[in-house]
Amino acid sequence: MSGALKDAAIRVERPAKTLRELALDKVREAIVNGYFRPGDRLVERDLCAQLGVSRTVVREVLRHLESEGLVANLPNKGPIVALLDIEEAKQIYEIRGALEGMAARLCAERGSPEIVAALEESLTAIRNSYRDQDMAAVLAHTSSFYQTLFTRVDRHVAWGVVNLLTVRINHLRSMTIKTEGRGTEGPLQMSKIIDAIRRGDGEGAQRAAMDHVAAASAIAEAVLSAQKPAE
Amino acid sequence: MSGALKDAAIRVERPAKTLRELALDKVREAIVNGYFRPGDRLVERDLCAQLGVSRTVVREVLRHLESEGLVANLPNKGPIVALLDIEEAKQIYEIRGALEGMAARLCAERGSPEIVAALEESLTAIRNSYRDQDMAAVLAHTSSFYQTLFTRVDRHVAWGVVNLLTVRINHLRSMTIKTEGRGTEGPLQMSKIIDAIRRGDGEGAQRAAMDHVAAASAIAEAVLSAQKPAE
DNA sequence: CTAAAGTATTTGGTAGGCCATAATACGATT
DNA sequence: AATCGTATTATGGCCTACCAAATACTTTAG
Repeated sequence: MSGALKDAAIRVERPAKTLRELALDKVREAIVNGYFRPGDRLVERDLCAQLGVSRTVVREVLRHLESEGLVANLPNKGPIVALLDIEEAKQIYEIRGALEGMAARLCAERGSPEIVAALEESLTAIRNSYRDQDMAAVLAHTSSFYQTLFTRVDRHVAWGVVNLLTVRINHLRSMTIKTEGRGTEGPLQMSKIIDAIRRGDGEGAQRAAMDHVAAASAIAEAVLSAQKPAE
Repeated sequence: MSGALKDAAIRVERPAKTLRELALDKVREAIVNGYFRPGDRLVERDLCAQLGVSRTVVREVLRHLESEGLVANLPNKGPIVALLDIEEAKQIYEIRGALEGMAARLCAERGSPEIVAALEESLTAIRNSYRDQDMAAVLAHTSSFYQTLFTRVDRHVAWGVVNLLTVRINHLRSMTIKTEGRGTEGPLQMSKIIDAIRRGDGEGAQRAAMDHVAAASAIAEAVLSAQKPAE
C-alpha cells in the first residue's frame, strides 16, 4: 500500500458501474436487509418494473445471486429468496472458523506490529459502535477486522470465500450481535485473537478465532431454532 | 442414508435441464479442458453461433462463469477466459488444505467403517486408473474420494466451496497428477489419510490431508513457474 | 509519413414477442 | 354435490431485432 498512487492520483474515478452491477447491488441489499424475505418469489417482470431495467438485466442479476446462494430457483416455478436452513448456517460458520483460524495463525506467524495496530483500531471502533448502539457500524467494523486478518497476509481468495458465505447468513449476524452480552463478549474474544497474534502464538490465534466463530454459531443456532417454530 | 427412498423410488426422473444449464456445462467444460485457453476472448455472438443458442442464454452463462471465477470481464472489452496466476493457485490449494483437513478430521472422529470402506474403494480405483494411464479417471476418482470425505459427514457446503475453487485450477490438477512419481506418491498420501481415519486419529487425518494438498500445491507451483516464462 | 476521419466490431442495454408449463377458475357431466 | 375437463392467466425460458457507446482498425488527406 506504499506507492500505488503514481498515476491513480489524477485518474477520473468514473462510476464504471454497469447497470447490471447497480441492479445486482440493489437486489442483494434488498434481500440482505429483509426487504425481500426468505421464500418470497422474485418475479422477473415485477423486478423489471421496480428496478426500472430490462428483463435481460434482471435475469442476469438473478443468475448471479443464484450462484451466490442468495436466490434459489425452483424448476418450473422460478426464483425465490433462498431460505436459510439451520444446518447450512452451522456449516457456514464452521467454514468461517477454519478459514479465519488459518488467517489468524498466519498473522501471528508473520508477527507484524502493523497488523496488530490495524486490528486494534477495528476493535476499538466496534466497542464504540456497541456503546452507541449502532449495530450497522458494528457489522461494518467487524467485517473490516476480518478483512484485515485476511488481506494483511494476502489471502484475498479466502477473504472472497468468506464474504461469499457471509452474505447468506447476514441477517443472522445482525441478530447475533444484538444478543444479550454480545457487546462485551464478542470484543473480548476478538481481543484474545489480537493478544495471541501480538505474542506470535499461531496456535493460540487460530484457536481464539475459531472460538469466536463457534460462539457466534451457537448464538445463531439458538436464535434460528427459537424463531423457526414461531413462524 | 437409511430411509430416503420412500417416495423417491418411483419419482419420474425427467432431465429438466434447461438450455441454459446445458450451455453452461458445455462452455465450462470447454474452458476446463482447454478448448478455450486462458486469455482467449469469449465473443458473445461467436458463442451464440457455436452453441446454437441466443445471446440471452450466452450472456447468462458468461455471468455465471464469471461468478465462478472461470471468466473475467474486462470493462468495455468483454469477457475472456480467466488467467490463473500462481499466487491465486497457491491460495486455492491452501484453502482446500484447510477444508479437506477439517473434513478428514471429522471423518476420523466419527469413526464409521463405511467411510473407510468408501475411501478405500476410491483409492483402489485411483491406483487402477494410474496403472492404466487413464488420467481422466484418476481425476474423477480423486474427486469422489474427496466427495466422500465431505459428504459422509454432511459437509455439503464445504464440498461446494471446494468444487467451486477446484474448477479454477483444473488444468493444474491434470498436470500435477502426471508428474513423475505422482502415481505412487499421491495414493500413498491418501492411504495415510485413510489409516488415520481408521484408527480414529482426527489430528493425524487432518495433518495427512493437509500434507497431501501441500504436496500437490508444490508440484503445481513448480509446473506453473516452469511454464510461465516459456510462453 | 503522420494525423485525422471514418468504419467495423463488440459489448451493454432495451423492447417486445412466442411458446410451454403450472396453477387457477369455471363450467359441464354424472 | 363431487368430479372431471377445459379455458384463462401468470410466468419463466428463449428468441429476434434494435440502438448507443467504446474500442480497434482503415483509409484518406495534408
